[in-house]
Amino acid sequence: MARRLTPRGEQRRNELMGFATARFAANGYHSTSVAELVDGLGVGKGVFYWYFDSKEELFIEILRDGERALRRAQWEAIGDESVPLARLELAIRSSMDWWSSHRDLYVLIEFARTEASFASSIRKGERVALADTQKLVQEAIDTGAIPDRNAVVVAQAVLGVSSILARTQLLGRKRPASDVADEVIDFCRHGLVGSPTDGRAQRTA
Amino acid sequence: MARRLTPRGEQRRNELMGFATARFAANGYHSTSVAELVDGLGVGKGVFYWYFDSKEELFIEILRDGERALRRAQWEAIGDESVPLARLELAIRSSMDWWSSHRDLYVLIEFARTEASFASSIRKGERVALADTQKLVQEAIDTGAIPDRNAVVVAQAVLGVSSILARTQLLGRKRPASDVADEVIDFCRHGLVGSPTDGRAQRTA
Amino acid sequence: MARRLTPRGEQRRNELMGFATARFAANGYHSTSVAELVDGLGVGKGVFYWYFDSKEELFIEILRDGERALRRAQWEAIGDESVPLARLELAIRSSMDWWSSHRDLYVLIEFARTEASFASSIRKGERVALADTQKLVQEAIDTGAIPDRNAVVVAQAVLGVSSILARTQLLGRKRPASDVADEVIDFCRHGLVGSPTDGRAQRTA
Amino acid sequence: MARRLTPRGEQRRNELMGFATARFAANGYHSTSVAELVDGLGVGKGVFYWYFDSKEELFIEILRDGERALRRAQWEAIGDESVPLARLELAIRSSMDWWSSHRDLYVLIEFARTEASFASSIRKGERVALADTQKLVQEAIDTGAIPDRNAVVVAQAVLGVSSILARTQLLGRKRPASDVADEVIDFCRHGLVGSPTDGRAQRTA
DNA sequence: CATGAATGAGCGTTCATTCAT
DNA sequence: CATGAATGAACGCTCATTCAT
Repeated sequence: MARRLTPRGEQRRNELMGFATARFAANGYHSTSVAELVDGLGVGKGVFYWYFDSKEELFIEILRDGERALRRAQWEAIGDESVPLARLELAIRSSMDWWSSHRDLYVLIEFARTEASFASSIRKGERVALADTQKLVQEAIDTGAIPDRNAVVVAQAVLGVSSILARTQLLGRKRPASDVADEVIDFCRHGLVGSPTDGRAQRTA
Repeated sequence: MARRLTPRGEQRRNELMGFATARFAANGYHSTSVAELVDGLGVGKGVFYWYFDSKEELFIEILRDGERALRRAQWEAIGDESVPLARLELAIRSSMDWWSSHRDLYVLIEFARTEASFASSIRKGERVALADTQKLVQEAIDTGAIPDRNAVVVAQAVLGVSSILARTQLLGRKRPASDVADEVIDFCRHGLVGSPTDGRAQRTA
Repeated sequence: MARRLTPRGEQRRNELMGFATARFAANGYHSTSVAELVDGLGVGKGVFYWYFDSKEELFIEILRDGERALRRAQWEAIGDESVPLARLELAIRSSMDWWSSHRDLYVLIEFARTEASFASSIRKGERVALADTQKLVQEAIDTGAIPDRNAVVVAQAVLGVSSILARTQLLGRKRPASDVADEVIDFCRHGLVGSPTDGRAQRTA
Repeated sequence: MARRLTPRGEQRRNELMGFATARFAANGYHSTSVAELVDGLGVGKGVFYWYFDSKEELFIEILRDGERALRRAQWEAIGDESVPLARLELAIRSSMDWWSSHRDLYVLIEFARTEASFASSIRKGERVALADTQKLVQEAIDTGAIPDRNAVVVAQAVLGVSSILARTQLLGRKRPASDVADEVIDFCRHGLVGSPTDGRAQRTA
């Protein structure tokens, strides 16, 4: 699309994206019709197609916006921290924070992964997230903070733990982001058999 | 439904479920029409509605069958092994094996989780899987094999690592199930900072 | 589409084509909605798409059926007549007869020529008609019945005269096919300045 | 509409008509949206509706302008030639010239004839063209240059030959207007069996 | 004069489900 | 048991036209 928009147009577009995000997350992408979106905002159908080429394009835009925002949040959280493991930890904490205030996006991404039309969009985002995590892991390996491993696989494992605890504990049980982050970090650090000496106190080490 | 079926009917039903599993996994549930299913098998539409009340019911049956089969495979794999950590490891290995030969099911479950109509079906299966894993973890805690933790959270973390490496390494990269299982177990045992002494050789310890 | 149809299905399909031909001719292709067609026959919308892939496909089928039928009528009319000019004349007469009882088709073909989506369908029919006519002209040239000319151009001119008089006299003024055929043949034989000798061709003078 | 326009307004209107003519001819009237027209000229929608009441009105204006221009070209070509048959020939030649440099209009007129909303506009133009041709034919009959015939029918036949050769040879094969005009005139003079005496008319033999 | 956001009726098409045969 | 024709609500989308700015 890439239409040049007036400020008012920009606002309308954001309104549409926000409302759609909520409806898609609550009702599902397929079960949410364009009619439902425009009716919900009290505008005509044409409005939708003035701002988006299709329902699919809207969804992809939502995804892209979300992925960008999460990544930005992570970079800002890491800031100028220089200790590799601490950087990884900050990244994990910031994503938990971000997901806890963007629950809808989590749902949408999970869905998008199951739909061929969104696969390419999703794969791209996943590659970026993996590359970011892998880099943090590799730094830790290079400085000897963690034993030498396959950084890709380890990065994926970290993302897996984050992802499932975000889903079950954060979104499902609505527990505080920082508590869940503690658990993710604890498990990622020591696994099952490792012996955390004092758990929490160690967490920013 | 729960219709009493002749042996031939039973076979027809299985044919339908098998074909549907493949089509749903390849094309998506929504994009696969009932017409496509019956045409693909060269039968009339009536056949479908003789064996299933609806497309939705068919999908739920597929899910239930799959979950049952996976669970059975795990119990058989654990057998009469009595060391808690070894039991957990056998469970992980057997699920990797199972997913590697039931890739379609993995795809279907990921999708089902995103669809309100299948949520209850999925939640039930997940609760069972979690309870099973949690029990294995708790046994390990009770025998002192692993430090005392929140067994639920830890069990979820284990499932998360399994799940994501199954998706990326097993389904995505089509690597051997046993290699991926090694990686899952390694990460789950020691996390990032733990020091595996020789990895592979340890794996049945 | 090419669905295998039961006799009843065949009948339905014909009903749809017949009704659509009439509506398209009367109201225009674009102004006639699929809804209008199925409502007019008192059936559900699905019926239409059971028999045709799209509105466009239906139209193309109508065209093809018509072209085939006209061509068959011409071949039957020519029969075993062996004098070249007489063969050409029989072809002209039979097309006039055919158009006079298939006025709708004439309208549809004129429209189809103006629409990119039907162009290929139409061009094919026109090539066939031109080739047929050209062959008849060439035979007449070969036997010396008419002077040597560019058979293609002459064939096109004959078709042009036929076409315009069919449109204006036959369809517009609803004059008898045989009268219009006389005029076409008269003009094609002698042009403007030639002096028709036989009574038949002169009768509208 | 009939708005009084400033010179700049007049230019804008012509720009719109010219662009629309090209787009309609290339893409079809129905497939060319008002949005496409104004976007193509880089102006807003308001501009369009300032100069034209509707898309339909624009099209009718294009038609009328074209018909007027063709007629003017013919009258100028005939000039003060006094021999009836020569006048007819000049008219034919000039229309071929005109169509060869206004191919878009030809396409538009063919389309307009198939659309009820433009029928009246087209019929009027055709009546004028027929009347003009008929008058030329009648003059030739009156002076004995051609045998007595039904001038209307003969005029239509002449228009038919002109029309189809314009379409197939001029627009389709892009041959020179004068060559095609020769063929039209040749066929109209002598028909199929007549024997053309002069060299010019024979040149495509 | 000009912009471009907004309207909304209407379109072609899909598809889970039903049911006469 | 099985067929396949039929249903019809619902969908994504288009576009000529209007009008506040």
